[in-house]
Amino acid sequence: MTESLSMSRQSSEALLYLTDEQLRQGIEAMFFAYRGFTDDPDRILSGMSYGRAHHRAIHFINCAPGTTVNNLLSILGVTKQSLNRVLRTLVNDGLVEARIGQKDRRERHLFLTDEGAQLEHRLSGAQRARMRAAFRQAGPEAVAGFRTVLEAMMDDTLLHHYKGLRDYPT
Amino acid sequence: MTESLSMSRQSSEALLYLTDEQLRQGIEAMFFAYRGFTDDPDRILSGMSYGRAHHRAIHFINCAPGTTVNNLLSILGVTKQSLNRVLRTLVNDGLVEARIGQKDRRERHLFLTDEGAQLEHRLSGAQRARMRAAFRQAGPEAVAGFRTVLEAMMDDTLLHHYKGLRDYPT
DNA sequence: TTGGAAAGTCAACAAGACTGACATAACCTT
DNA sequence: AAGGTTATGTCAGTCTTGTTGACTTTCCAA
Repeated sequence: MTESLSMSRQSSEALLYLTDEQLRQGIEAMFFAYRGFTDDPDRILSGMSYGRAHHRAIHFINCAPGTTVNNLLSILGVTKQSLNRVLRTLVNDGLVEARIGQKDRRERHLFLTDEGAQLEHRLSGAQRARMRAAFRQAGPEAVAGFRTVLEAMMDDTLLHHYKGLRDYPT
Repeated sequence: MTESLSMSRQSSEALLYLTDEQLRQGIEAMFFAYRGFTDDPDRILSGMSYGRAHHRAIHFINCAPGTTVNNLLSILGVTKQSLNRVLRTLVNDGLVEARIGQKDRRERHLFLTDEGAQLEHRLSGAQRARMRAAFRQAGPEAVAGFRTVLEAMMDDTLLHHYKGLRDYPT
């Protein structure tokens, strides 16, 4: 009964999933899921004198060790003043090391110290645990769809950063 | 060296999509996609004296007209003082109407004015356009997977809000 | 009827984004 | 060698949006 009904709806409407109501649900799913996504690291960081900005910096330095300040800037999409405030505290606290470039001595190449790597691991561990649970619960096909939609939602610039961080099998 | 190491890890794990690398990509996909997701409304709002917080309030008042401040509070997950600042400007500017409750005179029931509904439409129009393009590009199966994963990523509390806003066919 | 709980408001503060101006050092082209 | 550009760092000030604390009004139950 319900099956035939949903069948007829699907066949009568070519693109059922593109109604405004479906789109609204997609929008709200993004809103709520992003909250869940950032919750765990935020909770860990709230104890220390760090915030989400520090987490982001640590995450991408970990992904791309030796990256320059400028590169990090374009990935994070913030101003250098904003990033610098964060980076300064991380360097002062001994979580990040900024080495002067060999080839171009104007550049600073960023690395996590052991202590920085430890914090990164705690933060991403919490986030990965949630992601892993969600992926496991949803199944491989859903995960593939999840990534396809998310990539389609990015700007080309963002997509470029996303794909550029590592080689990424399409 | 590193290659053979990662290969051995891949072959030893039955669930390929749950490797740390796959999870990391999921995390970054969320980060970049959320940026794309909020970009358009942010750009529209940056001209006015409003921000993302106003957008969120307007969105959920539109979804659930007559909602109380308290209810909105628990949906948005901020303090009442924080929401109140936003709400005050919206009421003063004539975008939102706050009617004193008939039954309980402590409560304020929130509605969009015509002008508020107009702004809501501009904002959600931009967001829906991007979502629609992404959905269309990704295809129906991917969209289903996208939503499945996002729902699995929410806290139960958030999921409750998400599902509670309207009846939502599982 | 009185005291506690709940809804909402006002004030002050902090994090983290922004702009603008400026400094320094290193690179690069002429 | 000189001058312009690039990469980075810094100071000052503003804006949005989150926080806590203190307060009023209203409701409800002992």
